[in-house]
Amino acid sequence: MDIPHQCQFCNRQANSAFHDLSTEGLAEISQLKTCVSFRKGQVIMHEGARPQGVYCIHNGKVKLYTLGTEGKEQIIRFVTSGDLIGYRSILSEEPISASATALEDTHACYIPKSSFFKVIQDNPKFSLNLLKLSCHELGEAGKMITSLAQKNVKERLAEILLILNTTFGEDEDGYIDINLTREEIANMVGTATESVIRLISELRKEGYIRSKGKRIALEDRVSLRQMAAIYE
Amino acid sequence: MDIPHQCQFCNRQANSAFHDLSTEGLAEISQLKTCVSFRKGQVIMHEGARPQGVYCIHNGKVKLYTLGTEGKEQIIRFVTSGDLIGYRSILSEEPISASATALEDTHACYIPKSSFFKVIQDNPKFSLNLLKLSCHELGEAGKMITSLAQKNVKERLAEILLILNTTFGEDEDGYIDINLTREEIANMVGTATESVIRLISELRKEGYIRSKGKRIALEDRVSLRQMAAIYE
DNA sequence: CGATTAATTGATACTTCTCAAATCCTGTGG
DNA sequence: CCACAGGATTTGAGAAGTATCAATTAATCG
Repeated sequence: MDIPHQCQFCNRQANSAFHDLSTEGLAEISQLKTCVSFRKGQVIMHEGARPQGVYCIHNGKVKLYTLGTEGKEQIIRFVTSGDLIGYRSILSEEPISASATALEDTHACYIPKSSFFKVIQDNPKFSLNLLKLSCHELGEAGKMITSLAQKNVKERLAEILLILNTTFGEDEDGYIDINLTREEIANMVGTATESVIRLISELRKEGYIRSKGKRIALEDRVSLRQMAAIYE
Repeated sequence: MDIPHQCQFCNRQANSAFHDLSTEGLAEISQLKTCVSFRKGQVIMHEGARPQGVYCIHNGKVKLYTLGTEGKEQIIRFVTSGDLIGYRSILSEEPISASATALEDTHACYIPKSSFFKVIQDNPKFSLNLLKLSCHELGEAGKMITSLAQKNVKERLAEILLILNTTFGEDEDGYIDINLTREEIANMVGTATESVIRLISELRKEGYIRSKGKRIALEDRVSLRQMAAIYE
């Protein structure tokens, strides 16, 4: 996988917080960034650490999670092309609140802290984009809190499946294009692995989804949305 | 309650995102802001609305909550002196994600959207503070997600009581200085009112807290922290 | 002082978790 | 290419945790 050395030629830019950075700003980042790769399963950032820079994901899929009691993972969200990792910690001047692990081979650009701050200072628009981004994520987190607190496991599972479908899209056979173990799904929904398994099979029997091994495809989005009580 | 017309003389400033705004910036806000009051129980912002400005709380206490299925409140967090309401929505250009209701009589300054943006544009430092603030809250939200997903009700209750104690402090008798109904506590913990009542009485019998009517005082913080699995 | 709302307690039902056992996959080395 | 080891998935049974409903008592407000 080749990542352009010049950010201005990177097609991921359009989806990223960098999308309306000046040419000078992009050139500046280009000079200071480094390209890095992570293998499937490799830890990119460790909860509690103090990062010295941010990663901009070029391609690949990454999970962000905190470790709860007894070391159980709670997946907070996913990160993919164009997304940033580590900016929250750097900006709030706090240790990293969530670990990041690659779900598949991932390529990214590493931008050192100092350069990141320089770009923020020199580009009010970029700074505003980051602000917009973090505020958006804050809203998403609020929704997740309400779901966890008020919905039952089946409703939350339906919701997560819909979210996964929008985040990762579908492959040619209509399956959600992400490879997660049942345990990882459980760690998102906030339940036991066995419960997820039982409910997935229930949803299958009821005709809302179909599945083949790990792969899951949504069959009846409308009903799933209704079940998850998403009225948007 | 008198709020200074000049923000530079407002003693709430030190705790707020405005804390290192330039004198000119503060003067600018002073000109454009309006003072408003809310009675206990009054709704300040309504979920789904598009706010035309932000409120800076001068004194009083406010709950932020979303309405889940069947109209049940989920309290996301509390807002008090020096905190802002509505900035998330304005910055992310999305409808308000959480309603705000005054828990006691509250005085605030209203800053129209346009002025707010002008101050952001003219004061990179303020913009950076907001960024810092939203990133911090994002971390807090992540913690809440993990708690809800992994801890049982008693552990979450212990956690919430500790949070309330730090957020609102104690009155002269050591009781947490906030007046919440058992239902509101339940709406934070994400459980039924009766469960909260039972567990509060359990914690009392075990000597971790004492209570008098609605009022609750922490007696054994160390054990509560252990129970809530907070190791910070 | 009523009238209303909030808090408490008990009994029961339901949801979800945990543990254990069986089956299915997947990648690896022969 | 096959067999096998180790992990992942599935299923069942029983236990634990919570919610719900109903009835009672306490607190609060005009």
